[in-house]
Amino acid sequence: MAAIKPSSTIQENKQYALELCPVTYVMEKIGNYWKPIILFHVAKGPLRYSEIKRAIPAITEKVLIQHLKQLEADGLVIRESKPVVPPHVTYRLSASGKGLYPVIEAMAAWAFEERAGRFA
Amino acid sequence: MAAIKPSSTIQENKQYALELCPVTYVMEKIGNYWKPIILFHVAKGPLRYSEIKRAIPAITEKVLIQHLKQLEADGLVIRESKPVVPPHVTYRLSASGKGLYPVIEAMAAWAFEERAGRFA
DNA sequence: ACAAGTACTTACCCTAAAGTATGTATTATG
DNA sequence: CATAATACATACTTTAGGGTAAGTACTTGT
Repeated sequence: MAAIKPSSTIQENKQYALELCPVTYVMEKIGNYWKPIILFHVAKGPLRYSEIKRAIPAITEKVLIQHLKQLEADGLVIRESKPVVPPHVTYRLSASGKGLYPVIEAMAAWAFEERAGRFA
Repeated sequence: MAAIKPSSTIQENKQYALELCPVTYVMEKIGNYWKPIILFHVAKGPLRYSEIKRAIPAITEKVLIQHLKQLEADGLVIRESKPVVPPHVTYRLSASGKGLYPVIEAMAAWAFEERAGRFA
């Protein structure tokens, strides 16, 4: 665990925002390049770790597992493992994570509109 | 402009994702801690630079202007300046930026639900 | 004459996040 | 006995983004 530098303005923002700005609250949990992408795929149903990896070829295993752990810690995804060999682990959205459906869907919808040049 | 390191997997992802994953497409444009926060405020109507700054006390001026320029370059916000002294510059959402309303609103909605413990 | 206000710019430093590479446990299978 | 498969872990390096501090131009107010 890296020590937190208290003078960082992004740290200040955490305090401010949790009170006043709803979007900042969200960014604290999924304000990262990979997290929404991961959530988008995990939303498709319980997926095994390896399936998620295959769905996002460009992500490295370190970064993937790191974010999965974080998302789990933040209560957005649920990890389930069967005690078999080779290991069998699945990830799915929690109730809270499912609450992000509208966000993810709105993103996907915007991407299609944008690519179709419908805003131009 | 910093040179791009082509071996970065996040760079690879840009190619892959623009074709296949709509969420990645979105992350290319607003996949950053501050951008959605800025958009959330700019959505409230044409705002002066200083008003945006005041709305997000924790952000530094460098980072704010940097992202505003980027958002403008990506066609999400529109900058308008009146040639007066002191300068008068306003920022507002473009059609494309307004297309992100649902995303921003869904985020805000989720934040309230989450804080209210409605997913717990 | 000096500070204040606006919307920036620029140079430099630092850190958090990402990337690279390799290793681990367990069992089945050839 | 070595290899494959799964789901990670860990040490180390690199980079992009963020933070700090100072400066610019032009005018109004004191």
